[in-house]
Amino acid sequence: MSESAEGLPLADRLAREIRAMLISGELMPGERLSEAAVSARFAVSRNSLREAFRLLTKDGLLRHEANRGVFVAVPTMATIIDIYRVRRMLECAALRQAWNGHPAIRAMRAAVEEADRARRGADWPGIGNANMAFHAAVVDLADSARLAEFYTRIAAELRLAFGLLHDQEHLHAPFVDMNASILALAEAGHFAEAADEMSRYLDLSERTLLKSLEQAG
Amino acid sequence: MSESAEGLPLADRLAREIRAMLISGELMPGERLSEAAVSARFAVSRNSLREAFRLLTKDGLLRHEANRGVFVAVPTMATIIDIYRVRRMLECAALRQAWNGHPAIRAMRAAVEEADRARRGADWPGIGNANMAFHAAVVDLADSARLAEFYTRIAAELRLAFGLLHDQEHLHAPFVDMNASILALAEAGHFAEAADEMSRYLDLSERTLLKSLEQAG
DNA sequence: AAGTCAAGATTGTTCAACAAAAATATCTAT
DNA sequence: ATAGATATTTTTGTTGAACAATCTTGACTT
Repeated sequence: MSESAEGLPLADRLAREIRAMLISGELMPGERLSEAAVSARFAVSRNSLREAFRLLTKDGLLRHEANRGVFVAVPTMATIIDIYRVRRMLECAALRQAWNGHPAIRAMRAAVEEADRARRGADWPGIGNANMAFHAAVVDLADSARLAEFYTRIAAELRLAFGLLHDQEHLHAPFVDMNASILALAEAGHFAEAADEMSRYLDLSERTLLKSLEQAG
Repeated sequence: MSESAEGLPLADRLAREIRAMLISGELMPGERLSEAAVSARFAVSRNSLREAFRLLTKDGLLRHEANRGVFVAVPTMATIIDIYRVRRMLECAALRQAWNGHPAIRAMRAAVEEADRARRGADWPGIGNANMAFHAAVVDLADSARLAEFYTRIAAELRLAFGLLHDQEHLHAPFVDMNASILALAEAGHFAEAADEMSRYLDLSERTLLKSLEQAG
């Protein structure tokens, strides 16, 4: 399904693979990525790898220290707070100016159903993915390619923060129902109320995450 | 004043220089950037230049075609519309949730005064710069590093679009007064009204730009 | 004028090299 | 033994050259 990597420049493919490893927790925050080691791991040249590193650094997923190398970024409380500030602005505004029958609403519904399925199957990563898909779909309501791309960058950074947590299993599950209620409001055309509900969702989610992070830190 | 380029990686410095050339119109939309020519021009290796190209491509300022090279991005009507959609969301929301005495308001005032000075001196590029500074300051009201960085990327893309225009001299001048009135409302603590005024500003600015682009196209 | 095919030029990627900086190990002197 | 100074090793930063793959150009044919 995700064989869409052919023809792209090597640096892009590399960045994609490393990004997946960062999001999945295979690479831990703070970890150092040696050019020699990683380029050997992927069987590519150091030069190509450096191009990929630049991309990921620009995404905020890696951190570049001069003459010392690149490290997996370490999200802090400030990071989380900033990300949620962005989410509040983007997601609430997107909902508030949405219109009836927008294609993104179908995507929202699909994500909610997928999350429900995953929850019934106790598939925690599946819930996380579906949750992310739901909120990306919300941003798509704004009909802006640049906004959507920006949001995926932010979402990746957020998922990196999840890597800091010990048991993130039950972190998404309680929110499936809130997503469903946001969806219901949107489908009924009550976009202002949907935005308000989203605001509550984000407050709650942020607080939960910050608390988990504090305990894990 | 802008000697802040020491110590940074070469690719970053290169990207910054090329970005400046793109914004200043020294490089025109559609133009092809040959790796050999540009790397010779800056006296750097092709490898380093390619890193810089990747950065700028990610910023939307360059366009990468496989096996064909990189070109200066060509903004279209769709680009403008998307950028203004982003601006409306960011700038209006930032104003609406601003608070009295926010440091960014001082920056807004400084930009307005600078624009006024530039207009009196018939310094058109100066007006453009001050105008950009004003709107960046508005976004700073949101207190989000990620949002601010995103906005500078969008602003750079917008300035690239100005490059398509023949006489952009009088494009910013009429808006100096609107900025001043937005500032006045913000300083008086009337943030909702300021946001509404900003919305009108953006509508007008977008329409003006689209029309100019149509005539120049 | 349209199509074919052989140069010619450009990108994509790798490798090897070396200077500069940082990390690590070694050696004092107290 | 410990703190500090020095030498050694490892890494990053950057370059130049090389070569395959691909695109462009231009000559040649029909």
